[in-house]
Order: sequence, then C-alpha cells, then structure tokens
Amino acid sequence: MKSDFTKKVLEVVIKIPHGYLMTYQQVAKLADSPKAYRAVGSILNRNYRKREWQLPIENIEPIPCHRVIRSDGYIGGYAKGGMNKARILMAEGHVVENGRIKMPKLVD
DNA sequence: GGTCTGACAGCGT
DNA sequence: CACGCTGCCAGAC
Repeated sequence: MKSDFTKKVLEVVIKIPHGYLMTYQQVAKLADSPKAYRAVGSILNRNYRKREWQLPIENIEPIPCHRVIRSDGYIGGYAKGGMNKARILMAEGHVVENGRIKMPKLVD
C-alpha cells in the first residue's frame, strides 16, 4: 500500500470528469501537497507502467492520466508517447496543437 | 537508509 | 520571446 498521498492522487485523477482536464499542480493541491506536482507525475508514471495498462484508447478509463496536463497548457509527457496522449485528448474533445492544449477546460 | 530520478513549475538570462 | 537552471516532493533503486 502506497502512502496516502499516492492514493489521494489516484483518487483525484479518477474523479476528473470526461472532457475536462486538470494540471499536475491542481492534482497535487487536492492531494494535500500543492508543491508535490513532480511527485504526482512520478506516481502516475509508475502506476501506469506497473499496471501495464496498454489498453486501446476506447478502454482507457480506470485512471485517465491523459487528462492531467501541465499548467502551461502543454500535454507534457506520457509513458506511452506524447503523440498517443495528444490523440487521446483530442478524442476527449480537446483541441491539441503542437503538443499543446489550446483551450484547457480545467475542472476548477 | 542514503541517493537518484521524474509525466513539473517558476524565475532568470 | 526562447532557452536554461534551480527548487520542490514523494517514489523507486
């Protein structure tokens, strides 16, 4: 069992509504560690790779890591390739241009 | 247990 | 305006 922080992070990410986005900073904040945005990315990356969730885009739902972007509006990185992430985000109804979200609809 | 890493963010040059 | 360096926190080795 990971620390509460990890659990909280995953919980927050899961709660991101379909079609909305959330920055690493926001996630970290909701996880009670506003400055742990780096840890957030690390956690999601590990988790993703560990679970080996290499499922088709249609089946990606459990932990929508792709809905977590940078505060700059850029997609950032992705365990399976930023290009794939961009495709997913576009499938979610977002406008991606040059690896960046044009109109990020943050949850709040 | 100490040290390095990382899907970031902010400020300086 | 674009590029680079430093700081942060928690996890993994």
